[in-house]
Amino acid sequence: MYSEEKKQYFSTELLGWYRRHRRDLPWRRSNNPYYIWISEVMLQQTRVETVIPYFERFIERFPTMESLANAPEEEVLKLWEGLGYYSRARNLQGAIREVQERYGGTVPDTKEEISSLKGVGPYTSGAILSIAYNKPEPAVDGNVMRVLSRYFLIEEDIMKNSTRSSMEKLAVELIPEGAAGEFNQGLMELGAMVCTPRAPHCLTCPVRQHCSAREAGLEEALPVKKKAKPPRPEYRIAALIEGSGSNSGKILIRQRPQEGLLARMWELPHVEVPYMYPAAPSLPREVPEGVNSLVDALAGETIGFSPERWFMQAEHTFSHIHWEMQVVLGTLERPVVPGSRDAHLPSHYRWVDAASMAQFAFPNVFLKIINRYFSK
DNA sequence: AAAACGGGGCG
DNA sequence: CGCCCAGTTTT
Repeated sequence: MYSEEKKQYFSTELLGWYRRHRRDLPWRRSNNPYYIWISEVMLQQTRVETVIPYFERFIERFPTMESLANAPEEEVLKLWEGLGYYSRARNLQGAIREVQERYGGTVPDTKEEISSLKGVGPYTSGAILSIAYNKPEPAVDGNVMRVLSRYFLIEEDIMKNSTRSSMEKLAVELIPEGAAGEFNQGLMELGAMVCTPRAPHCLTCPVRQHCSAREAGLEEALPVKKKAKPPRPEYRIAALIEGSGSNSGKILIRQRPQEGLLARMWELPHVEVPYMYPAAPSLPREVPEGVNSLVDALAGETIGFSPERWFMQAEHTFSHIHWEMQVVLGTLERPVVPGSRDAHLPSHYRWVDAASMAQFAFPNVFLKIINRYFSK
């Protein structure tokens, strides 16, 4: 397919460049498969700079696979709070538990075994095998596909599985003897630092002399990637319910369902509405029209919500959904009498203050709202 | 093959 | 504000 000379040049130059320019990252200080694994999962769809503090906190709290396996899931989620894609955290812990039980506490070193673990796909398995065990397996992520598509002028849509598959085949052929881990990291490092999505730094690129996209002036046009569909809008109204009596200074939160979006995380009680009600910018702030559906929904959970005033508007974009949310401040209709506290509260509800928030993992959108409330 | 699944940084 | 990111699982 491609000439041996073109491939040989690429491998040699890239490996040399990586050895000179590699960043000193926390997970590059050992080849501990467990640490490599954590870093690779955190790095899925997430930038290095974002991951660093999370990684440090995570291995400090869970230095061994045993410590992670034995931890309560809520604590793992709390340490993951803000990183997103929370199924990564749940899958990681589940997979570590399986390693404890099925593999005697040793991360397996074969493609088949490691790929069978939850949350470990083609990229992560290759990354762990090459970086931790120096096995000549491909680790093809977005960076690698960008680099290869440019250097070899590959114009296939990188969103297609067939494209990733053919790039894995190519990537294996490029791995220098005995240097799989360094080479794969070098490939990703080049994509992150030099062969960037926009305005690539071709002048400092170690392989620019034989880069086909550069020769053709197509480096900015590659890789070819089909556009994703825009996120669909969703409109929601949330309740910021202030406690009274023994719950004075606290607000009411609830846990999300076991499955689906943001599974088992905590949130403000809220409801989806068919369209966005006006924020009522007049003074004083009026309660958004249609807040009745929120009151009705909460009544269905035995929560008597008495709305008082508009609090704020919040927006949040997921990869596939755009939330527009109005937050309404209010109280419980029937103040809870001391002694029978929480008697009518469903089990997935809790009263929290600023301090006890730390025990619950929230998606960022709710964290922002609640933090603003408590800092007022 | 397409959709679900978070969040942040950058030009 | 659009684009992109060290992807995997489910449908």
